[in-house]
Amino acid sequence: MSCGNADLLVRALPAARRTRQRGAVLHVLVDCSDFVSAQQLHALTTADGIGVGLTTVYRTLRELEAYGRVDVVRDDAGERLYRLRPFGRHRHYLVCRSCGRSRAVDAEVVEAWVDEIGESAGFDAVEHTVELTGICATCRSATPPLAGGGEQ
Amino acid sequence: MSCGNADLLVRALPAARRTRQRGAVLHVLVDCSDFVSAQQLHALTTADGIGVGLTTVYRTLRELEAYGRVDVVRDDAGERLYRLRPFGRHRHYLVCRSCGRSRAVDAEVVEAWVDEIGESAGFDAVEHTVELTGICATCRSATPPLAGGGEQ
DNA sequence: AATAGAAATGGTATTCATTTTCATATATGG
DNA sequence: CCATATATGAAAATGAATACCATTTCTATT
Ligand SMILES: [Mn+2]
Ligand SMILES: [Mn+2]
Ligand SMILES: [Zn+2]
Ligand SMILES: [Zn+2]
Repeated sequence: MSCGNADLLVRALPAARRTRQRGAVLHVLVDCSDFVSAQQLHALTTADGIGVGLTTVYRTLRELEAYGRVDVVRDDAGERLYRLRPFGRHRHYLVCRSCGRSRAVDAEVVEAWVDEIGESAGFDAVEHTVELTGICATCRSATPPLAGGGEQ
Repeated sequence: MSCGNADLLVRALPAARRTRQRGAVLHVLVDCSDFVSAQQLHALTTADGIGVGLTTVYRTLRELEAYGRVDVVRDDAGERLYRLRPFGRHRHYLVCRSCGRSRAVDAEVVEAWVDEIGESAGFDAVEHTVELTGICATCRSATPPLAGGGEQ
């Protein structure tokens, strides 16, 4: 799906060169509607026949992150998951802990709150992480309730 | 500082037994005004002469987390940092990326936002992570500006 | 097209937080 | 004191992320 899309992204990176590998990572990333890990991307490019070294996958992701082209979250195990950032501005997501599907949420309220907090505390260069997880309606109706719990 | 405080916490945990080790971890934790890692806690108990196994440190922290007695953030490297939760209800923090000092911030706005998002999306058991980092006033005036950047 | 130099690649080794295992120690109720 | 469920911790395993560095590949220039 969408070949020109990945090309645009390659161009958006500061890297001096357009390589087959970087293109492959971006191409796979464009096709992923949800968050994926570096390891998954590595496996996906391999499955596509376009082998890309794990090192390069990490490098490309780090670069994408540094230039604000992806949103990043961490799963329960702490693994980083990446997703292309739709329109320049970053987004926040509500992710289902059961099936992994995510949806972007409107976080204007939070963005404003962050600005105000930073300002009133006299902090510079304030960055923020906001992650929401839950159980989506589909998964709830498909899964028997489990005991325990603890989060307040 | 404050001996009874740690005792109270030991009692608050569901564990069946009060052990020297768990007490030691809690005791050190009470003395930490800022976020600390499991590794640091391990080193601190060792320095205190009360050697506690790394495994036990991790176990105790996991338990504290499960029962909502600590707030958890991740540093840039992804390492988990723990801090005792002041009054039952969890808090969010603004952490200085330079000196590590943190201050709790008022996040009622965000809590309300989270509830609303979860509800309107039809998600159950919504959990959230909100982390703010920046450069505090003290560090700013003490540090020469660095080039680059990227976060938008 | 050939060339040179800079940048990118990727296999391998390494790091390091966290988890698992399991044999041993200990807390606690009776 | 005893029995035993529970807790401990040394050692090994795990696994994501990074460092190293010899080799390959762009790309501007001649
Ligand atoms: Mn935001
Ligand atoms: Mn909150
Ligand atoms: Zn789901
Ligand atoms: Zn500071």
